[in-house]
Amino acid sequence: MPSNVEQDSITADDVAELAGVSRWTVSRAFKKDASISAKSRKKVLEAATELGYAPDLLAASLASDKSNLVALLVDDFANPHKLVMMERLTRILRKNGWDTLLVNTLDENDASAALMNASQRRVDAAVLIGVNFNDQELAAALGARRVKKLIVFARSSENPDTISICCDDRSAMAEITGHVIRKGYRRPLFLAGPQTQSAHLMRKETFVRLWHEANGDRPDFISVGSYDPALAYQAVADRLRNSTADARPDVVVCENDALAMGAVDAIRYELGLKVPQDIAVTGFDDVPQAASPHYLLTTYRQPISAMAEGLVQVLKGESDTTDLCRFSGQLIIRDSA
Amino acid sequence: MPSNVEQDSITADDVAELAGVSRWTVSRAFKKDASISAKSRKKVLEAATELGYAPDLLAASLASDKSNLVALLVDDFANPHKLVMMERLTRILRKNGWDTLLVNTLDENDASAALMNASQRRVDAAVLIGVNFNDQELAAALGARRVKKLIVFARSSENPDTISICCDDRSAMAEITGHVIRKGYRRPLFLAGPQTQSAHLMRKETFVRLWHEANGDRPDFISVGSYDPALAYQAVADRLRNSTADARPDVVVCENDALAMGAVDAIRYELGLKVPQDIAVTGFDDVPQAASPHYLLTTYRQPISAMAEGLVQVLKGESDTTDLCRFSGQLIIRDSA
DNA sequence: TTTTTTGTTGCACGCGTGTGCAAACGTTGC
DNA sequence: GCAACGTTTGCACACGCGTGCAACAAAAAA
Repeated sequence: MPSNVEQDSITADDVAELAGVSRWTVSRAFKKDASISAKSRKKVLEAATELGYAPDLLAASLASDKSNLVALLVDDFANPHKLVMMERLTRILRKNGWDTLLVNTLDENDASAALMNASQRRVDAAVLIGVNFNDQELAAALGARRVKKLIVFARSSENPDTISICCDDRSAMAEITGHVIRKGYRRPLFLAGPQTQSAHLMRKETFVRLWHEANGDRPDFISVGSYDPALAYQAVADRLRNSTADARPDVVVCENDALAMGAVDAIRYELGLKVPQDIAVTGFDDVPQAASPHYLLTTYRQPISAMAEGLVQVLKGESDTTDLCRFSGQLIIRDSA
Repeated sequence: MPSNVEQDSITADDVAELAGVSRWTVSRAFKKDASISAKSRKKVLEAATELGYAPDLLAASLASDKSNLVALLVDDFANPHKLVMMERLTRILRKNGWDTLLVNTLDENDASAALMNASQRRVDAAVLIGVNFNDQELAAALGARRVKKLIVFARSSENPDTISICCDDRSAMAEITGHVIRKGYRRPLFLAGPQTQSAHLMRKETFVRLWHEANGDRPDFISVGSYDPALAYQAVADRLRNSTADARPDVVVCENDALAMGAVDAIRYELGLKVPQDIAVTGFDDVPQAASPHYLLTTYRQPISAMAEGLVQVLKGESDTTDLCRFSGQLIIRDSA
């Protein structure tokens, strides 16, 4: 009965006493590759199990200056692909010993406040998987030693101080462009996301350039303020509502699936046209919904898991950081184009 | 040039020296409602700004036994509603001073390992927004003082030790049921999610009961292993593929939108039938996609933001914990039923 | 002016762990 | 049996800040 007497959290000292060793030996027992005999470790671990002890990660972080914490900054919750990325990243990070701090930067136009916040938790790295990140501010944050490592995930960055882990956008768009050309489409419209950020995706530019090289003309494009299917829907509807059949595009190439889904819906429900017969659509990311019979998007699947493993390498400091922007994914051809 | 000399992180001591006060006064300057004169606080804050100082939350947590950290346990990343919940929760928590630890429990069939993990970070609370949570294990985790507070969000729990913040499922389903009945549907099929958890939603039971009270018969139902549109698609397709027109249901009442979207797609693309003319569909959650012209789901919107504010009250300890399961949302009537 | 009250500040101690070093231990080879 | 070596263990110190209390100053009351 009195066994449960307001027992303050058990510490390594308690385990040490029970195991008959010093507190530091307890510490070693929980550390891989530590200098400790198998016998001692076994004793300690048994005592720890008996007491229900687990090392305090806060104290460990404070003492070691290594938190095993990664901040994930997200500002783009309308894009279903974020759910996929979060799932993969948290899973793979956790498997490798890192916990994830999810930071919503939706309300600030800069990520610096969020970075500051993360730095106060001594995160080992901040991973950006959003849109509204200003390279200058990021650099400033890094310069002030706010965070040890700044990683831009699934997006390239021109900033030399930030590490970027992403697909080779050029070859990815080349695959899409090639497919669009092979399919015989002649009047593409590019649907892009936010254009104001210095770290924005280069897919539009790449597509325009590749198309120009192949066909001589420069495709038209429109852009929306965020990767939100609803915004894409409006933009496409507004753009195409009054265009005649022979003036309208025959394919809408979208920066990602979030936009592509809005585009498909607009074409179908706002314009009453068929995809792909009247207007084809391509996406990027291969979100789960893209495979639904309703969309059947032709899209490009990034190797998120491999990229996440690359992130782990970076965190471990075992990375050359050179090939991190050369991941290559896979063109997924479905019915939409 | 030598200004950037390997400057180890500035601490409160540095600020204290520059401001000409003691370290503890610095500490007070950053604490609301602390006993400190306006003059001192100003001096300290200016010095802090000049040095770029920000309190170390790790050390603060260790010293105060309050981390301002909340663990968010998620095991259900196929459900787009999770994205909404994460956005709202992180936003509102952050606004109130809490950071969010995102824990993916997808790989374990129990949440206890994740809870253990969170407890090692001394989280102030663990918030569950998933499915596969076993009440017994949760209770055990609580009993072992693993986490201070265990909160089940948007889901009711029978466990007396866990705090549940959710809609009044009974009245919510009553609204949906009423709508379905008023619309004149006669042969409902309930599409439910996982049924094995002790903390699962009571929507199926509630619907069946209410329908039985009103019509005398007990509706049929099927269930799928997770809230995944693709699984719902398969389940509905398999169930209805060989049923004759007069034997098939005229409305599919779904436990949430994730399932409803799969149901709509199956009805349209697998069975070639029309929604709602041949078979109507209702959902729950009002995910963003539910409003798209493709689905136009009749559904029920939970007051997520208000519930998140309720969570903040719980964290602050300012809650009666009685009305936390009595939030009421709003029936959203669209074309699908 | 003296006393009381109120407001403000400084300090010893603790939070639970990691690091680097030195001492103790055990082993091998001659 | 001794030296030399590798392995294992203990320890002082540090990590950066909060709590509670005591000391202090300033303002209000006597």
